[in-house]
Amino acid sequence: MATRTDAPTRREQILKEAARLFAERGFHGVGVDEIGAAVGISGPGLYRHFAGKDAMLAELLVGISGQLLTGAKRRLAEADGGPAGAVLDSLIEGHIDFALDDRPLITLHDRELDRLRDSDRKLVRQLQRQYVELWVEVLREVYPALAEPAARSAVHSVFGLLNSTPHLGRPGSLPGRTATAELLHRMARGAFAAAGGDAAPYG
Amino acid sequence: MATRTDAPTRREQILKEAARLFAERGFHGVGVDEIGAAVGISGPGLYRHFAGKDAMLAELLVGISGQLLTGAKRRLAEADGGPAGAVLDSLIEGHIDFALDDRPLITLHDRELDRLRDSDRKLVRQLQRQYVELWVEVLREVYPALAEPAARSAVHSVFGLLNSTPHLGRPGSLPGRTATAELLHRMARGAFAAAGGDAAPYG
DNA sequence: GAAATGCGTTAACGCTCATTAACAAAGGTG
DNA sequence: CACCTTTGTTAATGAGCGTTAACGCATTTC
Repeated sequence: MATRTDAPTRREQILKEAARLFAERGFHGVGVDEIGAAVGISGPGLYRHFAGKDAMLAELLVGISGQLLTGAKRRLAEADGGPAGAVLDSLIEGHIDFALDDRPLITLHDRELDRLRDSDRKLVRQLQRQYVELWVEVLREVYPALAEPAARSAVHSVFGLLNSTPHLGRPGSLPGRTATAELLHRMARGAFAAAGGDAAPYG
Repeated sequence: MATRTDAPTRREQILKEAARLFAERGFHGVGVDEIGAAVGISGPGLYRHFAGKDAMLAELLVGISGQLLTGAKRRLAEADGGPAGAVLDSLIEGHIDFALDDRPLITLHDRELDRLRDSDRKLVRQLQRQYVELWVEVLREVYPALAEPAARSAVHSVFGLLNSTPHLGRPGSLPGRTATAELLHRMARGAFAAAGGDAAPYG
């Protein structure tokens, strides 16, 4: 992977701050002046970099969905041929990394989708659907007894579990990133196993 | 339980429709005229029943949190003395019922909290905290090896899992309410078991 | 060195939208 | 019947906010 050492461009600064603010107070709850102030320029100055407020949200949401899907495809290709369980583990790991590193984006992802123009929304939904289907296929390889509708529900539910990171308190009240990632991973596996039919008795 | 047979009061109609609309398009995305139209009156007519738009949201959110907490306390009292696993099952069942029956409220619950006046927000957060702590205590009874921070994270994550119902598609694409409830219940148990230290191997 | 371009600024416009004012009709109550 | 309360209505108000206009100033480019 190529690590960038150059300074972030102004566009990137804006997107990052906009994501944070949108996640904190919602798309409608944030004014362009605020976004501008967060990067040290005035509200209307943003229009040199984006067509409008909507455009920022669109770029963020399309970017998120695309990034998730691309990462998943890569992991699938890398681990192909290996045991299906390992592929599922890899998918889980990737999603957790994203959820822990980009909490604001995770929040936006299922909160502000409706605010998009039709075409953008369709694109995002399509990317999301592909991402889900990819998980469903891997999951059903691991648990062949699982019917497709149940598998899809299970995948959505595990996304809910993994995307709970924004509710986990600020990073500091957490037992450390590694421990949190491991806990989430174990829980996701446990949830899938239970959905797949394995007994999960108490005690 | 007393089942009401009388017609819903106008206040209740308004709250129900407001909840649905807020969940669909967000607090700021819905106008008072729309809420009014949904119950057959005009926008300003709402002010005969509520002090303002904010008041509707506040009453909804406080109501949700209170309802969840009250229900959990009742279940705890009913099942007290029995095995801790059964109490946990009862809590899960209650939360699932709520998540499946009142999807819009579940959505609002963690989406629009910041829009509240300080006092209301504090109240809601306090109710939420009590609800979480109640789960944490029961969970640690079932899995004594689980440290408190991990238990709290696990509870939040399972809430994420159970609250994923709004993403599960309209009731119709689902394999039926009962089956969905059972699936969610099994997954929640499996996730807790995995968090608690039980092995959850693949295959 | 002049012109174009990139990146800001502040002021003004226009629209949306919550809220309030002013008024009306129905129904109970003395 | 007269009166008050309840529950509406439509019109007006006023604030907030996204967007555009008009302008300034480095920096690059020919």
